[in-house]
Amino acid sequence: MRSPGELTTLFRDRGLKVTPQRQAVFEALYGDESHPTADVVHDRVREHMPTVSLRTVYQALNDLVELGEVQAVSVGTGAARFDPNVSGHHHFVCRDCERIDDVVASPPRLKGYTVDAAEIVFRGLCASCTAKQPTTSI
Amino acid sequence: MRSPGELTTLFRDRGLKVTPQRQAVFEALYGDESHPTADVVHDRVREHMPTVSLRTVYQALNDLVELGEVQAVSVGTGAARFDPNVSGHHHFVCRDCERIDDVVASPPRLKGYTVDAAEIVFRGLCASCTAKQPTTSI
DNA sequence: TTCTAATTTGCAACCCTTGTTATTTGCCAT
DNA sequence: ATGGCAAATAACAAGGGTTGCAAATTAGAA
Ligand SMILES: [Mn+2]
Ligand SMILES: [Mn+2]
Ligand SMILES: [Zn+2]
Ligand SMILES: [Zn+2]
Repeated sequence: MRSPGELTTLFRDRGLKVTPQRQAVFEALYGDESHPTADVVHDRVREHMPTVSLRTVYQALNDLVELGEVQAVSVGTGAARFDPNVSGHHHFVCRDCERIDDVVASPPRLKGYTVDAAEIVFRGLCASCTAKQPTTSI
Repeated sequence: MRSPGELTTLFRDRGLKVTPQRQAVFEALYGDESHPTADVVHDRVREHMPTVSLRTVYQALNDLVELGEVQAVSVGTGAARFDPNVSGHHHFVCRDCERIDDVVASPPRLKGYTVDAAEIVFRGLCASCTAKQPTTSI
């Protein structure tokens, strides 16, 4: 995710307005590595701006996801986690405290961790949806 | 997941009763590779047993998950998908129709598919939770 | 058969997220 | 600087998925 300053330009270029609420979400998420939920972002924003609604935080987060500046990480059944790091990396999900840590190395030993399982989730178009797609893929 | 017959024994051994409703869930899921939601299982069960409640289906599915006979696959934000295949395998999630296919080969080319991304999700205990665990892990 | 603990149902409640709409506001053009 | 308009906000309700609860039923051991 770009810096709050760069996001200001990006949003205006797309016809999106740069409100104080959105800027607060930018600040709350920029450089964050904790994969917070929308609710956590909301709490964080409200520390300096007590009247912001959770709905508005969701809106701002969804905008950032649509622009590709943030990724929504969905693991398990709880709330979605938001990640300003959109470069290719993986995640370790703690079954006890639900902490999510970034994992750069692809497969093996994670020092200090207890790894129960590693799931690889592929995303894209299945064979039948690929076949009926207008733009052809290999 | 074991056969419905074997599950009968397993359930009784654990002090769980084998009801017609549970047996219907066993039958509905046995050998299934479509990763159905609880709702889909419910519909399937009701074809032969119209009075079964969704609550009971959830109960049966949760029991099976707790016994390790079924895994709940959580990808994206929708409903959980249930998988009677608990051997180590991965999944392909279609971004269009949300179909989930099994993937046996770990990394590469999936013929006919359009692969946008491959996420590896590690699950277990993070470093701090591992450290405070009674039973030590490496 | 009898007894008891487990299960089923139907319902309400929960959590997370989005729809709706009246009001406010950013921001472009004047 | 001001006006006007499209976009955003806030508050609220509602939606989907899942679980909690309690009364009635039932499996299965004795
Ligand atoms: Mn991350
Ligand atoms: Mn599977
Ligand atoms: Zn942990
Ligand atoms: Zn598809």
